[in-house]
Amino acid sequence: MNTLSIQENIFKALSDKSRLRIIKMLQKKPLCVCEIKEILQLATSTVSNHLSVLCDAGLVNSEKDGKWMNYSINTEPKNNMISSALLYLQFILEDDETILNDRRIISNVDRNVLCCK
Amino acid sequence: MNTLSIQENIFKALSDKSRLRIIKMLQKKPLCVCEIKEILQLATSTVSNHLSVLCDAGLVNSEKDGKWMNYSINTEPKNNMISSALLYLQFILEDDETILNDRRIISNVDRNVLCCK
DNA sequence: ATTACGTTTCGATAAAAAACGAAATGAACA
DNA sequence: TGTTCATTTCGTTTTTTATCGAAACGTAAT
Repeated sequence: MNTLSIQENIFKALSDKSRLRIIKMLQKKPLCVCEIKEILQLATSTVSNHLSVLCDAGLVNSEKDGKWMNYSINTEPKNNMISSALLYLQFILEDDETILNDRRIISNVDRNVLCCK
Repeated sequence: MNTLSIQENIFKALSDKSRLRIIKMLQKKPLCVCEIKEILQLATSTVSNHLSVLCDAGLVNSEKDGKWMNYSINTEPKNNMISSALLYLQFILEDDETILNDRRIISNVDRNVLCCK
């Protein structure tokens, strides 16, 4: 795996609207699959796949939390390409309407209410 | 066209190995289709398509030059997302072996020799 | 004018990615 | 121990993307 492939992988992970929205949400707080599913309005399995793409690229981490799985921005990137991508991602799309709206929702929502059904 | 779509488009343009190589070559000097074709070892039409993806994303410009078309890094980006992406691209992959090799070849090659056949 | 040649467009094919529902997994809890 | 429930995996379908060769285009040179 050369650096070109790693970098390609990072950009591939970021080349999807849903995954960009996920990243920008995770910058605010860790989230579980069902919270993200509610906001993106996608099937659970689709969200799970998006998250595994982001994890594979090294941008996101997962951690068990009770019956949930918490996904969060990777705070200990394995290499420089990932850290600089994550830094870059902090500055983009901060004023985007979709991103602002997603963040508005996640800050006003309780996991226990949103997920159980 | 909202900012999220524009940003998605930029990342999509960068999510392909060949297009990353093209960008990193153009950072050294403007190139025509047939020069790039020789280095990437792809069909002319494929290279032309890659270049139009990069142009559509606003990362690259084209300009007629005699019988050739010169492609170059866009020096007057329409918006902030494009400029910051281009700035970011200046710092990544500088030590990648493939990129270094591509650049070695393009600096030692004459268009008139390479393209005519 | 006619030819030559770099580039683009078109049509087709193959490969990759996104999406879904259903089934499997696995940990928490009753 | 058995049930619940969030998540993952699997199989399938649809959409998108990468690739090519051939044909069309347009400009330079002959």
